[in-house]
Amino acid sequence: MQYWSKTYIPTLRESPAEAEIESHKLLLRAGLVRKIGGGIYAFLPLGKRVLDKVSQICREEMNAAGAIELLMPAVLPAEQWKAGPRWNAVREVMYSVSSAGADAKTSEDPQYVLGPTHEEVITPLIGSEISSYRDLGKTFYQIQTKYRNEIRPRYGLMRAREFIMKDGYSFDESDEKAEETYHQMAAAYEKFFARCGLTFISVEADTGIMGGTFSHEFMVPAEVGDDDIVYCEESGYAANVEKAKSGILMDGLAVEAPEGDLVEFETPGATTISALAKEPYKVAAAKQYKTLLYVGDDKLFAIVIRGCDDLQESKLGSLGYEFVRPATPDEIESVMGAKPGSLGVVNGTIKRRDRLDGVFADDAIRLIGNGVTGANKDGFHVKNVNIERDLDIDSFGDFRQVKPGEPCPKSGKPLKIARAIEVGHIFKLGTKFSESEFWGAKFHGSEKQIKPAVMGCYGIGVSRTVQAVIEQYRDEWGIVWPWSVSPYQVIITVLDPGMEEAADLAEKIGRAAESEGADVLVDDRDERPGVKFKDADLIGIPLRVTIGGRGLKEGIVEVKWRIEGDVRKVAIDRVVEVVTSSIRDKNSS
RNA sequence: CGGGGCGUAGCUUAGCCUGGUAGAGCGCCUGGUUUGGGACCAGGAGGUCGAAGGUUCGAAUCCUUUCGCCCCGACCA
Repeated sequence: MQYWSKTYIPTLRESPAEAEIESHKLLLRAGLVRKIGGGIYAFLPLGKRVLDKVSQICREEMNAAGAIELLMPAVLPAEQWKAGPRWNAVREVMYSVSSAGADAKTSEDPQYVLGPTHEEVITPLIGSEISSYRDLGKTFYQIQTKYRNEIRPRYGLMRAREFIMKDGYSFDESDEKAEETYHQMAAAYEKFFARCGLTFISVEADTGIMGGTFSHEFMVPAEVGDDDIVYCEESGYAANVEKAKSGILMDGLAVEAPEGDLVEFETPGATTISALAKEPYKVAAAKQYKTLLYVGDDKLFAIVIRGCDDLQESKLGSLGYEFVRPATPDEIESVMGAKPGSLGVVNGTIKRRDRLDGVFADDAIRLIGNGVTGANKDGFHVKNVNIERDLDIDSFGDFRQVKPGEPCPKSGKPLKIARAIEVGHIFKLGTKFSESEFWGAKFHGSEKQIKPAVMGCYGIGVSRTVQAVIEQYRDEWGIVWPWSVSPYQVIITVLDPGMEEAADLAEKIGRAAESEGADVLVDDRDERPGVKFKDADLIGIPLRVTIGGRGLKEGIVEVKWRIEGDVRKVAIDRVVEVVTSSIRDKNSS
């Protein structure tokens, strides 16, 4: 039982200017966190309690799924990362640390880094321990502060430079077992987010720099989310837009026969899809082949998509390059022979085809027959272009971004798109890390051969989850905590704290509530009732018991749920029972 | 890193354009009156106007530089 006067809950009537979105404002107003620097926050006592609740639920679900908790350091030797498979890709998000002294390394060549995640640490750690397949089938996890030099921290805890994450790593002897573990973890994640009260959806996701074979993200739908998810209510299909496919190709491929030979025509000044779609050319965007040039690991390659489509850059990851960036106009002209706006991949028109590492086309261009594309000659395009006959394409793939309303690849019904907050992400990693020759995790298999462990990794943004809950549970008055993660379940608002009878009753009710497992906050401040009610609503405690001098005279106290408007008057001799049974109901549901 | 915006008391802000000794509300302290949804009266404390440099008799205000923060884009739990 905590007394408000003894703890520290600095509520604010107005929102600090630094906060833009509601959940961030409430984090500050309810006295849960304070900003220390950009993307760096201190958890005040109330915020720490929520963090602990969420962490504890996470711990329980991880343990229930058979995972084992450990704790790794956050300060890590840079050497270990340099030996890993993704040093170049991750170093820009890592903070470097150098020890003081004459031989301290510069940030160009750091001696230590702060851990943004721990594959590079746990793989050699476990790898050096495990030598037999009999020791595999283990999943380790930790709940720890992570450091990422976010390019742009924002929205409070939503994207912070320092944040709390549950990260887990599984080691299995075979692909099948790894997949089983993956599904177990996915199930544990569902339980965890459900227990936090969140409405969420799990979606197929891009693996990004993590690599690996497949992955799912756990998304909380919210206007303020950073991600777009594509989903179909009919079939249950759901994917991050970075990964999502649509069923437009089910409509069929182009069947038009070539209408005639290729014809080059003059298009002075028309260097965009929309310019060609207008007079005098009138070529629909869906009939144009759009050619984009990218550089992957210093090699140029071309991507061809429909004029009406947008490239989804994440999908370029399937091409196997480590770094991908758009080519510069100079690079483009030197290889293609024309500036952007007149590019195409018609046979024989590319100036230096030998310098193109590849020409990749989106599957959807198969819907185009007798289309138009650039002639690789500034101010000229070509018409009657047909894929089989005319285009110099190495391979096809899925590179376009899905648009809302397109058919679901499973049901054919229109796809929807929504913003969401990513609160969890699980990956089946495979052997990307474990097969490292420097520090992999290899073991003796049952058939005497040495094999790398098949890994998975599983992340939950714990501090982000706290904010996602607020984003989902709030009203015009403040936070409306779900029972499970509320910093306190019961608040006893004592309107006349100086009155001995009131104070005694508060203690009696509080003790009874605690004995049922609830956390109790007693507002014993010498404040006016209005202030106390406003604060109780703001910090969002689910169950409020109000003890006032007026009620005591009538022999009653009031019981009110935060989510409801109704106040229940309860006789003093029944209040303990009412409160304890309410708590029992909540705890058992 | 590109584009935009903002830095004035613990919080919200006025003043800046058109230079002339910094103002309010909330919060805080003291006293009093109050006491069921952010009370009222009286008194009080609290500001190197983000920092540095410049222009000027004089700079919160004009100029330059710099730092910090927020928002939009690419990145992520």
